[in-house]
Amino acid sequence: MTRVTIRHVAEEAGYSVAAVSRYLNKQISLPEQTARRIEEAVAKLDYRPNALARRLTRGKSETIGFITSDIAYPLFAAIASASEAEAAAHGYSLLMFNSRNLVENEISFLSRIDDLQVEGVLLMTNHSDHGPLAKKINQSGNVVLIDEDVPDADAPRLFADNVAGARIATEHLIAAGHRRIAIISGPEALLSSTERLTGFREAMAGAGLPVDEDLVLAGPYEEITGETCFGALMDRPEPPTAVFAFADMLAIGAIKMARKRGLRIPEDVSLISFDDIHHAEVLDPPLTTVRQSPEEFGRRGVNMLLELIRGEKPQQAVQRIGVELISRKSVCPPKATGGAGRS
Amino acid sequence: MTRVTIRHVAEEAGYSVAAVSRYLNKQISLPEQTARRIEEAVAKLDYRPNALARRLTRGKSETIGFITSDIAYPLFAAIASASEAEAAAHGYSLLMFNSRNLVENEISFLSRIDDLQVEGVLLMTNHSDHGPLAKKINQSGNVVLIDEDVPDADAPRLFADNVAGARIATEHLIAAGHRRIAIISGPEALLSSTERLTGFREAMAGAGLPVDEDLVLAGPYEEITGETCFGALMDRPEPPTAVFAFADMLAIGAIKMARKRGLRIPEDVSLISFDDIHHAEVLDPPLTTVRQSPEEFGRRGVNMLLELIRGEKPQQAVQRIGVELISRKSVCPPKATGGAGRS
DNA sequence: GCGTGCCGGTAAACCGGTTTACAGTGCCGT
DNA sequence: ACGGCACTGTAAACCGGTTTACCGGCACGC
Repeated sequence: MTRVTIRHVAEEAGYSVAAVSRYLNKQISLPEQTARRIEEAVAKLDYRPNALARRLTRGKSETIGFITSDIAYPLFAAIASASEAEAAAHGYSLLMFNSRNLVENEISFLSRIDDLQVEGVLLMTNHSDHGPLAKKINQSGNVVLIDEDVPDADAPRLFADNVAGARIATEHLIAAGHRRIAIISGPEALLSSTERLTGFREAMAGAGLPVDEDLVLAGPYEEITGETCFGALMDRPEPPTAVFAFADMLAIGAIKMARKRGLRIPEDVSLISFDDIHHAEVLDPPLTTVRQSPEEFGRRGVNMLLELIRGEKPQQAVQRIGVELISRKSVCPPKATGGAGRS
Repeated sequence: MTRVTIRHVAEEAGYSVAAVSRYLNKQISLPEQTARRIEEAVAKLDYRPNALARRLTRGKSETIGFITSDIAYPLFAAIASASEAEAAAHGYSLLMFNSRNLVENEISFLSRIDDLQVEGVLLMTNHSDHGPLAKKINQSGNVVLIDEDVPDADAPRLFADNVAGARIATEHLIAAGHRRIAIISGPEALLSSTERLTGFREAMAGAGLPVDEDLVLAGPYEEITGETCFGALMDRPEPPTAVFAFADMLAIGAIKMARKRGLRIPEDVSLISFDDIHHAEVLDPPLTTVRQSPEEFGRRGVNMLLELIRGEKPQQAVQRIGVELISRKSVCPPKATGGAGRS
């Protein structure tokens, strides 16, 4: 049983290949009888055009790529899901790729734009770049940067409103009465880290509060970073009364460490973070966190990419996604200690 | 700037297109000088073969499809991640698709096997089928069923060892002293549900315990099912002392409802479930659950599919993945109540 | 009666590779 | 000197579509 091609259909219907092709692609309208005979032939033979051949001639693959360090990471999985839905709505497929956070991998996947496997890619990198990635992006085109920046790349960007998010989180802590607030940040060179840090500093400055640089720690966006940093923070001679983790993943690490040490959250230390991954609500304690909508990331991201692919209006360089504080149970006023009375 | 094709390379090197193609594909060995000139031309022009064209002639897309109801679901995201890794190791890409648990969507995606977009697909359905899906699978070929069955489909299968898993979970509860054990199951027609139910019944029978049919509830694998079923269970005149949810997602729903009602887990009711999604450990309480390894699902699943694609040895019809009880904090002995003393 | 334009349809080139069939050259043995 | 073979290499068909250029015929306007 061999594949049925458009030539079989043409023969069956008694018309030329070109007629069938053009009719099927609605590039021409034919008299009723002709149309019917073609339709019948298609139905009879169960003809299904070969997508590969069509793409070759059209030069389009109707597929977009999606790069994350690991799609199993909840926030990324959620964005992937939303992206797939939006892409499908536009007739596009999503080709997914885990970079394991390695530039080489990201670069090699980007080459699939060159050889037409994908028409463009949604790139969520998670490390800093010193040139090669930006260079690759610039020569390949059709990339939109999501969630995290790669400097010098000439591409539209879609980021969360990190500074506003960090500001409201910090203000929330301050309103609860905290003065010694610690930070567990992601990698220092990352946009999310630096922006959230400035949001934090702005809020602190706005309240006339000093920031103790000893209390701002950083590391990769992994659970283990949360664990070790939280441990280190609590070992300080004068530990913080609240910690602001820059990702739920980090907060989860912190929770684990708190548990190991018998520290209660929020009674002993308050904890707030960023992302609002799906299960933040059922953690112990339910996490107070800044939500950045994965649905919006996916939806707007693929639309930006599709516009870029179609060569439409030059994209606004960077777009922002709104953030929202989700207040749950991991923050409460600090315990009254020696330092609490100071005005 | 137009694409550089193999003809440009041939011209630049001063050889024919065929020579270049065959050399590049290692189908022929050429004298050193010729080889070098071809290499140089490739390098100079930065030639990159058009994947679409290659696939068209070869009839292979080096891509496999991955269907789940929603990739944002933690277990599925983990399996997707593992599958992508294994596929990439074999030079394959992963095309992902969310079916939103609709047969029509699954069927339409399976058509991509027919038109050569993908060489095969990993299918994780999550509903029962009454024929059409099985029919489509049979006519398309190259499908492997993962995690959940579709009856009458002629395809290799990879499932967790559901009955063993349910048995050890139940035995764990029994060992802790529980006699009234409730079930929150997935959809009744699903393999995972029926198999886990028989594992449960086996364990109960083995311990000489009766099962109260009033205590076995079922619904879709969604949080809300966990919530409502847990609520209903607790409204029984004689509520269970432990509940066994057939998925972590269901357990999470149960936890939410318990919280709403001021019920403590495990002090008031013990809870055990199935999956061991990534954050089961940091839930409140840390969930005791039966682990089915997503890595193994992904790894073995794509290998089975690849063998099927290559037409290798007829696959063993169904393979099983080992399960393991992960004991955490959601199970403890039942409170001493009126019923507790009965032998 | 003749040019014009539209309608219905076709032949053939094309997309960018792979592969088959074959051709020229040089070296070998005899 | 000649047949045969191995070695390099090429022309052309092919994969399965899309698209361009064009053609015959008929209706229409004048």
